[in-house]
Amino acid sequence: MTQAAPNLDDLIANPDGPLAQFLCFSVYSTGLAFNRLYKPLLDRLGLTYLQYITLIALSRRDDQTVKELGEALFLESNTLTPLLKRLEASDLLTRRRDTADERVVRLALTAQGREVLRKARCVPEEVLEATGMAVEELIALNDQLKALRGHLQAGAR
Amino acid sequence: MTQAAPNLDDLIANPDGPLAQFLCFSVYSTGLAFNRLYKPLLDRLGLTYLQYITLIALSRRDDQTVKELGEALFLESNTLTPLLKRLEASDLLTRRRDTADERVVRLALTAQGREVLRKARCVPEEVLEATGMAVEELIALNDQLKALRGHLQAGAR
DNA sequence: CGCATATAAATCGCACGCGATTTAATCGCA
DNA sequence: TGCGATTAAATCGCGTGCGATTTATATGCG
Repeated sequence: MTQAAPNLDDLIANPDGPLAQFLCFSVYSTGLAFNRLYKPLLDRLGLTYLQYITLIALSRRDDQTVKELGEALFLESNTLTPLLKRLEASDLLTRRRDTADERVVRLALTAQGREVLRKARCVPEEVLEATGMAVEELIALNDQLKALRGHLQAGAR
Repeated sequence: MTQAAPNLDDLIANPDGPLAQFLCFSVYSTGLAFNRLYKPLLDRLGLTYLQYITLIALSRRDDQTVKELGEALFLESNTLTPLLKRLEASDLLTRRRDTADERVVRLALTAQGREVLRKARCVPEEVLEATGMAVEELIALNDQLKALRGHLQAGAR
């Protein structure tokens, strides 16, 4: 640890300071690192990370709408529609117009979609090991990030 | 807080549990939230978030190579080359082959690049406010994320 | 009913990220 | 010196993310 600890000056008064002191960059680059860790694990199943979390989200409840899925994933139809079409083409889910409201598309996992998720059951444990951190620490980190995300969403409005 | 606190079972034995309990997802979605917060601030300068952190990284030292920049940003030439060409086309930086080693491309901000960064000086403070968290908390979170990123990189190898 | 408004999803264009490969230049070692 | 191995950057294809717009349907209010 030759690097000085970040302080208020680094974060506020010194915007051109080391990149490492930008929280946004730590979030960004940790996201890249997670993606790189997941990639080989999910390649075995033919899934991307987004496809993986989409299947998990759908496994929690049948007949979710695109809008509901988007609220769970923090994404909108411009991202989800192409993704869902690819997953439908792979026979992992079905997309059906709601008969009561033809604007709505309802999503459901296929048997094959559930089968892929079953094969993916070992993934979280493998990822957990790779974090190399204590579970309590991960839980605390998770909670802090959720709080931060909430603030950022409020601030972006 | 109606939601039960996540525990070890949720994280390990219950991989199909609520998305919110996946740390990777919190990192992912917080990254999306940061991007959405930055977008209107950086649109004023005609920059994307990646372009913004690239200029900051280059402002720290002149004549960095693409490889060195990649190590700072955790990215490789397949991502950086098109990005750098766009920034060069916007006259924000220059790309020159190293005369001593023609394989290497050296990068330097132009006067206009430094000018854009100068205009961006207020951005970190605006973002900091939007986080709605105490500076000490942000620093702790930053440190934890950097540690996590380090573990993930080691685990992905 | 009739028509403006609102809503859900889809479409389009562009900028990332990245695996895989290619091109060009340098290195290493007999 | 020569030549295979290594390295730096570029290229290519594909899957996200997202702002902006479009299409189709439903709602609300006179």
